[in-house]
Amino acid sequence: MAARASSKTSESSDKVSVICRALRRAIIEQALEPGAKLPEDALGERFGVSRTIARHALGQLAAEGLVELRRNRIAVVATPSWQEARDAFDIRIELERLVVRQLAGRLTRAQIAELNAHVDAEDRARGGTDAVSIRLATEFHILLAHMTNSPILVRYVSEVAYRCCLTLSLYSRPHSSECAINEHRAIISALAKGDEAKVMELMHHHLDSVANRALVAPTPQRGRDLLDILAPYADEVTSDRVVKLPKIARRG
Amino acid sequence: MAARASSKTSESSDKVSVICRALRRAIIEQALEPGAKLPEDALGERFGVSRTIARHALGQLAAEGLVELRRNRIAVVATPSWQEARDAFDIRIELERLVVRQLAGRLTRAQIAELNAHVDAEDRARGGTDAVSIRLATEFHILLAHMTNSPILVRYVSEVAYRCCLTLSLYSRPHSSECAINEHRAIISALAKGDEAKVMELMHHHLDSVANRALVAPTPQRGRDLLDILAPYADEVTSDRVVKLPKIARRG
DNA sequence: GGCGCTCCAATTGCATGCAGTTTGATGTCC
DNA sequence: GGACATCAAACTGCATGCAATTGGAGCGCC
Repeated sequence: MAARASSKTSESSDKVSVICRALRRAIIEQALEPGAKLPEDALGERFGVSRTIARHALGQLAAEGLVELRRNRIAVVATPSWQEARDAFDIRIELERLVVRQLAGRLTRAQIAELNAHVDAEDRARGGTDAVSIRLATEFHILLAHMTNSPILVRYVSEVAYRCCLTLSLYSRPHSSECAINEHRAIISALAKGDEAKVMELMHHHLDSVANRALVAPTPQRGRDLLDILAPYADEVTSDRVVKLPKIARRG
Repeated sequence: MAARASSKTSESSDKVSVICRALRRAIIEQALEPGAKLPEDALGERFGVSRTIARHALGQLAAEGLVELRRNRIAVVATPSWQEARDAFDIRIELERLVVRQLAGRLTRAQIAELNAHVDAEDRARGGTDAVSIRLATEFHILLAHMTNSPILVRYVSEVAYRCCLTLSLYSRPHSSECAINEHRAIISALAKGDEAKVMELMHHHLDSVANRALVAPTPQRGRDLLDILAPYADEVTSDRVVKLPKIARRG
C-alpha cells in the first residue's frame, strides 16, 4: 500500500484561488516575466472579478514569494536576487531529499506508472518551448511530493519549486532539459528499488546540477536588479536617503 | 564578518500585517486555542478595521497554516492532525539543520551574545506559564534563522516553527522546557566552535526529542478532531454522504 | 539640452453595502 | 420526549465607492 491515508489538499474553488492558479501558471511559464506589472484593476477586469478579489489573490501570491507587493505601488512579478535563488535551491534540495526518503520503496505500481507517464510527457515536450519543458520538469517534483500524502510537504515543495522555476527564467541560459529527464528516470527507478540512500543522493545531485546549470554566476547584467547590484556600494552610507536613483526605473 | 549583506524581511506596517502578527501571537501563546472561531466582523471590530482587512489577514494566516478557512464558514484556528504535526517536525528538522550548517563558525561575537541573552530570557521565564516558555523557545529558533540572512529560510523556518508550536499546545503534556534550554546552550556553543557536523547533529537531536516529548502517541482523546478520528471508519463508504454527524459540533 | 516643478491620471488602501449561505432556535407533529 | 420542518439572525462572498498616494507628462528655467 502507498504511503498514507487520503487527504485533501487541492485549493478550493474560490474566485481568489482561480486567479491565483492562473497567475501562478502564467508566471512559471514566463508569460509574465519577472518585473511585470500586475495592477489590481487590470487583473480584476481580465478575470471578471472586482479589485477586492484580485487584490486578495496578489496577497496570496506574495505570501508564496511569486509576487512583490510594495505599499501604494503596483504589484510586480517577483525578481529574486541571485543569492535568493541559491537559497531557494538549497532549501529545495533538503525538502526533496525528505520527499524521496519517505517514498523510497513505498510506491505502488500505479504510482510508478504515473511517474513514468509524466516523464514520457516531458520527453515529448522536448521539441516545444523551454517554458513548457521547465513547467513539466517542475511538476514532476510536485507530483512526487503529492505522493507523500503530506499536505505540508506538498505546499512547501510546490512553493519553493515555483520560486526556483521563476529564477530559472531569470538567470538560466537556453535550457537543456535532456539530462534532467534522464535524471528523473533514474530517480523513479531508484525509488522503485527502494534504495533510500541512493535515491536521496540522486535527488541531491539532480537538483544541484539543475541549480548549477542555471545559476552559473551572479550574471549581474541579465540580473537587472539595479538596487541589488548597488546595495554593497550603498552600505557605507547611513541606510536612509541612500538610493534616490530618480530616473532608473526598476522594471527593464 | 557574519553570514551576508543586510536584507529587509520584516513585515510592512499594513493594517493587515498588524492583525496577522497579533493573531499569530495570540495563537502560539494559546490565548486562542485550536478550533477557536474567528469571525471577520468580530476581528474587524476588535482591531478597529473593516471586515475586508480582517478577511485578508485571515487569508494570510491560512496560507501559513495557522488558520483553517472553509467556504461560507467561520474561520477557525487550525487543528493539525497528529500526522500533520509529525510531518511538520520532520520538515522542521531538515530546515533547521540547514540553518545551523550555514551558521556554524560564521557568527559574530555580537550574534553569539544575542543568542545567549535570548536563552537567558528563556531561563528566567521558566517560572511563568508554559505558553510563554514555548513561545520563547520557538523564537530562539527563529532568531537563528534570521542570522542566516536568507529571507526564504526565515520565512519557512518561522512558519513551520509556529505550526509546531500550535501542535505542541494540542498534543503536549505539561511542558518541561528545562532540557530544551540546555540543548539551546549546547547548540550555541557548537556554533561558536564552528563544528558543523556536531551542531547539525545537536539540532537534529534537539528537535527530535522536542517532537518525541510532545507527540508521544496519537492521543486521540485530546486530539478532539472527531472527523479525523472517524475518517478510517468512513473510508469504507463511498466518500459522499458519509458524515452526516448532525449533532457533533467540530469545535469542542 | 538638461534639470526641477506642478499637476493630473492612474492606482492603491480601505470601508461599506447587498446578496446568498449557514447556523441554530423555535415550533410542530408523532 | 424526540425527530423534523421553518425561519430569522449571523456570517461570508463579493462589488462598489471614496480618500490618499504615486508616477510621469508637460512646462518653465537655467
